[in-house]
Amino acid sequence: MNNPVLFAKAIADETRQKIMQMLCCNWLSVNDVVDKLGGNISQPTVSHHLKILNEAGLLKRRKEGKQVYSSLNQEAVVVCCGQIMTNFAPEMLGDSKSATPEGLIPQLQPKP
Amino acid sequence: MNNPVLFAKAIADETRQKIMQMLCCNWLSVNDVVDKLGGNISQPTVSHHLKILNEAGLLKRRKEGKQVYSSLNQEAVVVCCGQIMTNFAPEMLGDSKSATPEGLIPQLQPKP
DNA sequence: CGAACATATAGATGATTATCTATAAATCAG
DNA sequence: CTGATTTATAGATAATCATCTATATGTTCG
Repeated sequence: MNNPVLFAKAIADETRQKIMQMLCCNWLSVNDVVDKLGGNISQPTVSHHLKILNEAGLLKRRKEGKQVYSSLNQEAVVVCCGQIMTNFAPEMLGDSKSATPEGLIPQLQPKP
Repeated sequence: MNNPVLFAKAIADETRQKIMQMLCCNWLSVNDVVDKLGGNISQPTVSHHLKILNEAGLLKRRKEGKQVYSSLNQEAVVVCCGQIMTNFAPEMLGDSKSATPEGLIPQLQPKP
């Protein structure tokens, strides 16, 4: 699947966005996430959501003993948003075709 | 529904992203979009997709006689992406909490 | 008015998906 | 090795959703 669609599907869920929030500047184990979700969501469901986020390239993961820690890949978020803005807001960006944060985003200009 | 989730759901579909591409710097009628999609998608389905995009605030629309013309609201795309980056990539942005393009995005910095 | 055209709505259907329970697989403590 | 703990997988189910056909609504023109 094409990347902007994959990214959008990955973040198009309330629970997954909550999880992303938790993992934003933190490394948490799967059970940490389950606990932080407050008993509303089962461990297998959390595992499933983490898999979807991971397959979209949005997580950094590291196994440590029994636990698997995850953290949000913030750079991937910026790159995907950059791609979306390149595709769907070209008139609001500079002339660069790049989707990298360095190339794309600083050239943003207010609509004339 | 909360805005970043609504936005993500709206763009989380291949056909809708194709439609967004078409409407990106153009005003097209519903039937124009149907035609440009090459006979793969029926008029009611296109109407449905346009409704979803519109309800997410991503379209500008204007009725002109029998036809309803739509164009992509590029600024809304940038604002929504800015919101997503504020939520999910705070370490890659400056200190501003604003989600507006002017306030948020020019302060993007590469990860140290 | 009535026909033709453009769009929207209603209802049905098949596919995807979010969630659960049960269980397997992997790792560690004793 | 055994039992406890952590995560992943399998299978089921209900909800959501993309799509279609049929039809209604709205608009223009003769």
